[in-house]
Amino acid sequence: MATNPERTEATRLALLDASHALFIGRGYAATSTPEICAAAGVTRGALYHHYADKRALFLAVLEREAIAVRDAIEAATPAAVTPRQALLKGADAYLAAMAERGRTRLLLVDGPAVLGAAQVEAIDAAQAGSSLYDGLKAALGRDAAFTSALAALLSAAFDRAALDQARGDAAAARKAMRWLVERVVGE
Amino acid sequence: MATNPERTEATRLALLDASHALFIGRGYAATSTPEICAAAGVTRGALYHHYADKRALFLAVLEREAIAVRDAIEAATPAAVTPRQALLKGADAYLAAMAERGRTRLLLVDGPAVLGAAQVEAIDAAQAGSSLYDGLKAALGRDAAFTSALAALLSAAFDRAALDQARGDAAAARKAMRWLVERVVGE
DNA sequence: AGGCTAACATGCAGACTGTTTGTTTTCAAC
DNA sequence: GTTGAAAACAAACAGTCTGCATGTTAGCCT
Repeated sequence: MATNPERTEATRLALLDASHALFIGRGYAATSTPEICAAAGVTRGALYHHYADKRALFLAVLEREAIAVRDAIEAATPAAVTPRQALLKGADAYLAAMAERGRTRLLLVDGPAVLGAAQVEAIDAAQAGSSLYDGLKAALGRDAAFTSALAALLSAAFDRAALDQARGDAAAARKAMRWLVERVVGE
Repeated sequence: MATNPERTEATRLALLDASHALFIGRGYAATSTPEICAAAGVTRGALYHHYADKRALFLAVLEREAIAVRDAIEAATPAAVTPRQALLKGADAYLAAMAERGRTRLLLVDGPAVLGAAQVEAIDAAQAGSSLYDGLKAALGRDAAFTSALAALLSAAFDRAALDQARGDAAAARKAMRWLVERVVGE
C-alpha cells in the first residue's frame, strides 16, 4: 500500500505533530506517551520503534522547531548591510519567530530542563547561534573570548524578551530589547 | 522525647536537606520520593504529611534557596553610594551568590520547568527582584514600563552569566557581564 | 488521667515508562 | 513470482512511581 520510507515518514510526522501539540499545551512532564500515541493514531509500539525513548521524541520535536526558527530568521533578514543594521534586523526577526505559540516553552523552559542546558544550546548553536556572535564581532571588534561571552548574555536577554512578549506586553519587550542592542553596539 | 514543633522542624529540615542534595545532583524529574525519604531517614508518610506533594517540597527547597541568595547579596552590598556603584556591586554579589553549587540548576533550569516561569519569577521578585529595577530607575531615569522591561532583560543576562560561570569560564562571564552593565548605565 | 490531635507508618490503586515477545507488511534476491 | 529476511508495528509484561487511605504512636490540653 505504501513504501517503507513513506510509512516511516508518515508515522514520524504524526508523532511529531501530536507530541508537539501536547508538549506546548501541557508541558513535557505532564504529557504521557499513551496520550501522544492516541492523538497520533499510532500505538506505543510504533513510537518506541522509531524513537529510543520519550526524550528522543522530545529532542526531535525541539530540533524541528529550532530549524523553523532559523529558517524564519533567514527569510526575514535580507542581504546584510552594515553590521549594526544586520544586528537590529536580526533582533526583530528572532523575536518575531519566537512569537509562534508554544515556542518559548519548548526551546527555553522545557528544553533545558529535560535535555540539559548544554544540549539545547548545542542545538540552536548549530542552527542560528553564530549570527549574533558575528554581528557583535563586526560591530565591536573585541577578541573572540569576550565577544563569545557577551553574545551568550545578549542571547539570554533575547530569550527573555521572547518570553515576555509571549505573555503580555510584546511592544514593551521589543522596545527594551531594541534599546539594549543599540546601547551595546553604540550610536 | 521531643516537643511537637521540634519534631516537625527536624523532619522538615531533614527532608529539605536530602531533597536539595538529590535535586541538584540528578534534577527534579529523576529524583523519586522514596529516594528522598531514604536519604532523609524518614518514611514517605512523613513527607506527605508535611508537604502536599512532591512539587510542594520542591517549592520549599526553592524558596529556601532564594532567601539564601537574597541574604548573600544583602550581606555583600554595603550601604549604597551612587546608583551606578550599587548596580555594579550588586552584580558581582549576585554572581558570587549564584556560584554556590547547584543553585543555577534549581533556580534557573528545573524551577521554571516544574513550577512555571511565572511562579519562579514571583519567588525571586519577592526576594531580590526590585533592587535591579531600583538601580536602573535611578541610573537612567526612564519611565516605569521601560525600566521594568529592561530590568527583566538584564536579569536574564545575569542568570545566563551565572549559568556560564557555573560551568567553566567564570572570569569571562563576569567580565562580559560587568562590561554590559557599564555600557547600559553609561560611563 | 483521658480524650484529642498532630505526627508518623504502611499498604493500596492507578498510571506510566521501557522492554520483550509476537504479528504483519514491505523488500531483495533468486 | 516465491521465499527468506528485515523493517514496521502491535500487545502484553515487569518494575517503579505518585498520591491517598487507612492504621498506629506520641505529644498536648484540660
